[in-house]
Amino acid sequence: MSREDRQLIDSLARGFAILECLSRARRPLGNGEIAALVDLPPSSVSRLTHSLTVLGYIRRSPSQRTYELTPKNLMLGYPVLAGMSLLDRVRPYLKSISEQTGETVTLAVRDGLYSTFAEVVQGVNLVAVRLSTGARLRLANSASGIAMVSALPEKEKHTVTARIRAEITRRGEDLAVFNNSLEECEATGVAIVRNTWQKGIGGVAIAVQAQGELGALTMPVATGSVSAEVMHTTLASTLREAAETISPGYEPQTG
Amino acid sequence: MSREDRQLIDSLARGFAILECLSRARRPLGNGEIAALVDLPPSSVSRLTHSLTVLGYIRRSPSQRTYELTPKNLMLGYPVLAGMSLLDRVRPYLKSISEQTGETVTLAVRDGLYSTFAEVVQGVNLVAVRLSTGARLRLANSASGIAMVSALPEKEKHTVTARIRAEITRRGEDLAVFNNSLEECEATGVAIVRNTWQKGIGGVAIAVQAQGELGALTMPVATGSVSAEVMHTTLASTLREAAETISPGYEPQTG
DNA sequence: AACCTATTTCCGCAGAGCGAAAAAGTAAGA
DNA sequence: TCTTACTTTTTCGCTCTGCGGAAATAGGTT
Repeated sequence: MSREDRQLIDSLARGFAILECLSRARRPLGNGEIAALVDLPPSSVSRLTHSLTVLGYIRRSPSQRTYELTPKNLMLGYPVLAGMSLLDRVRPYLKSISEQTGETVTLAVRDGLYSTFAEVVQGVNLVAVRLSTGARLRLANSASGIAMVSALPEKEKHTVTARIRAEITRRGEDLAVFNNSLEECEATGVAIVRNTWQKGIGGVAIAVQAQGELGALTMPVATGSVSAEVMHTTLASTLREAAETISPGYEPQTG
Repeated sequence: MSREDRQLIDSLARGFAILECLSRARRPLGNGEIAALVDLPPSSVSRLTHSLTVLGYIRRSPSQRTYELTPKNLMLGYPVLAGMSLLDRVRPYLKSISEQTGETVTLAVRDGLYSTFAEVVQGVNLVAVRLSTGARLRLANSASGIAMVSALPEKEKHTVTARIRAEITRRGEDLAVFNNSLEECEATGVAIVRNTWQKGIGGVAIAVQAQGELGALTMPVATGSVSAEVMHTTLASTLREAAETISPGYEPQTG
């Protein structure tokens, strides 16, 4: 966080740094671990975790002396979900596609340079990807991200792709992956990535829009059992059909 | 918030007061509205909303000069949902009960003196209650709350009911409603309330447990079209059957 | 252009929050 | 049981962060 912004309240940022640290962790964390991960002194972390506990956003297991997020955190997401008309429109399709394919099917929405999953219908296939509402990926390397970027109005697309490319460059990653995926999506209407954000996982996604809201109908798949060919053919077709009904007249092919 | 706690970081609490204010609002709010609702000076609110915007948790519509929560808020709920074994176990039942009844079916979990909805399968009935993940009700007057309270271990139940009764008393509400509902739930295993937290809405709920996690399988219903008798008979039976499978050998009747 | 309202920025100031150090808590090993 | 090592919490001196009133700016209406 930049110290140039005199109006940014530092202690608020610190509190959120801790919440975000816990949201990325695979298990509850102790104060010392949090302190190391967010690079703050242990006494400061102790006070911050105490405050977050009093406020109800984290709870502590006294026996383990570790902290984890509470269900209260779901509360802040409620109005986001409740107010999302697109979600109501897309929900039946999430269900039917998942039943038809056995795969996990999701609606993702854009959130700055991230793609956040708003609703997830868990697939019943043995190797269907396990995912939950609130999971978040970078636009840069996720199928949902690329699908949404390709569907932005030209002006905004230009701005957003520039920011994405700057981020990729800053991280020392390969620009060609993003560029190729975006190009292919613009040609076919469907974004497909494999093993970009996690080994063994890929995604097929198509942009959908309703009432001014843009999202991506997405199927995350296990690349070990779902071939690139199936992604490009069967799954892509399934998504195209659904998108055609969800956003009639909306032409996702802008390439 | 109590000023006796010297270790509570005030500006953190202020930030969350604003987020919670926005989570309760039915529409985006301007700075002045927020300032009035959280009882802070407008200049303080301006700086807080600016900070929350930079951190990504709210966004501003420049034309309306109003703020609303972003999808990033879903991120903090992700590990709560992803780590919930009970949810995986209950999910198929949410689906099948909703298909069978046409009603909205949910899994609620306890969160202090609140019941928070972790997953919601939206019903297709014309008057099925609309609800989303993250919705939150008081234990005191919700079916899910009462079901969970009745299933707590004796010692904890005693503590929690005392806190609930103190809250009810402090708010000047009628203790008899809570007492009667809890008593009935302990006798029948199913908690039923009508029009307690919102006119026109009621709930039927039963406690479920798996791997040490306690929750409530819940059906919120429109009281204008679903009679008390149907709640007590058909819906209650449906929930009992499901609970018997979800938590085999777990005896919710402790009365 | 004038007026009104809402919001943001500025800035003096004091106390809120910082972090190092001390104190307390906890677990493991002898 | 005692000792040691490690983790966490609390204390407290200090400074600079965040506060809020006032001034400036922004935006809409007449």
